[in-house]
Amino acid sequence: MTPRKVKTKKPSAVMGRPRGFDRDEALVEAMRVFWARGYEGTSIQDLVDAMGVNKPSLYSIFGCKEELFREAVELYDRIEGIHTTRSLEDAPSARAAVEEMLRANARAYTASDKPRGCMIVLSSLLGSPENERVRTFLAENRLRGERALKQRLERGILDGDLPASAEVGKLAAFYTTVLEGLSIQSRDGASAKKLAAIIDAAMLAWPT
Amino acid sequence: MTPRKVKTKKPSAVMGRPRGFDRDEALVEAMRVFWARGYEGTSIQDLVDAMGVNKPSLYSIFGCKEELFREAVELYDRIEGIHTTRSLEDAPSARAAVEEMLRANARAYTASDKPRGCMIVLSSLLGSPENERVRTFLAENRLRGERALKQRLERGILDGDLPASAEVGKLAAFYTTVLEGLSIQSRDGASAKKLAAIIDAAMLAWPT
DNA sequence: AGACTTTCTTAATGACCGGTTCATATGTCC
DNA sequence: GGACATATGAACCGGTCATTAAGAAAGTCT
Repeated sequence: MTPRKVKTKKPSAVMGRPRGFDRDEALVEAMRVFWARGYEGTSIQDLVDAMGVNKPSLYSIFGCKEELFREAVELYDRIEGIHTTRSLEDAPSARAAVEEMLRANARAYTASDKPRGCMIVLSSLLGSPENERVRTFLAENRLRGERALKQRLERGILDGDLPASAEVGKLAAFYTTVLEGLSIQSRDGASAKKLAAIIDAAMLAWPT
Repeated sequence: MTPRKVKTKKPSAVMGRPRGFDRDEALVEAMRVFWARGYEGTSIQDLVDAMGVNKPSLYSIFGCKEELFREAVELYDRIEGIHTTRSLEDAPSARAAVEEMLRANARAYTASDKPRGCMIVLSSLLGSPENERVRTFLAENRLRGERALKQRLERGILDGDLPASAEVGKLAAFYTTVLEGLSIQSRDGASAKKLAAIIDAAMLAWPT
């Protein structure tokens, strides 16, 4: 019963026909398409064209459309989310953290070489019921961002640069709302200058 | 050549088989479906099911999908936009106008008998290139809202309840951004209480 | 060289897309 | 009772959707 030699099916990266594309580069292109057109607005054919990957390879390597999208969102988090992460971590005070987070994102939202606005905010807000899971996936991501912001504010209280009476949950919700609104303003053609003015106004709400 | 009697083709509303539905009621249902699922997320079949109208009638009466959507948006403007319009018109000061506009919309966004958030903000932000016109149609609507808000602020200066030094364009952009962000917060499950807290914070940015 | 492994091309799947055709049903007018 | 006008139901149009099956191509292994 036990065969003499069992071929362990460990997939070899060196044998077989070499693939004609780089996985990481292809994923970057997928991210950009999803970012520009949204989840439901992007067809597999759009992805095939942009990624330079044929359809069967796309499916064998990335699974289905939804899995590819989730990977694209994770990549987006790593590449673009760094602005937020670094601002929150590096700033010397809670106030500076929030302001720099907003300004760094506003700069990214209006960069000329990228789709406008935030992929996580824009790429699937409404849609058909069969894609509900994708929307909740993104919503959870947004809520995580709001929690991270709240935690940074709590640190501000501990550090003594934010009054202990400050309502951190309220503040986190407000600045998250502003950040999300900035994505829509970006989509509507707002200039970097206009976004900066909006942030100016938003910072006036900081507790004294 | 000239016939004795030329039948003038004025379509009669009384002759022929009477339609089995009310046009206005059907349009309300179409609005709700587009509001809940967005433009691209709504199929003609979804509309047929919700409106109680068969497909040929839908096309003969409302044109194509895009025309129906535009009519649905106009209806939304009349039904739901009234909150904004009335707040801006009736409030005794610019500040009260902005605050009441935000609070009225926040109430509407979290009403249990309606889809959450604003149809004009949410129903088509990203999508395939062929529906670009729909997105610009909505973007123009949003920009009109921001202009209307700016005009109300200018009136506040004339009325003397807003300092002449106030930057009305900046303020209008800021409060529009907050309003748009509230739609996303609503979609993410924010309670009426949470939206109210966000508005509390936003009003702290009012110029003194 | 030939066995083996992986990716490639090609084409197909069944379901659904927005939109239309056409015969039939249901009403008013003369 | 027709003739006429409008609405309805069902079936259909070409096209696209996401996904996959089958076999040819292009490498490394022994």
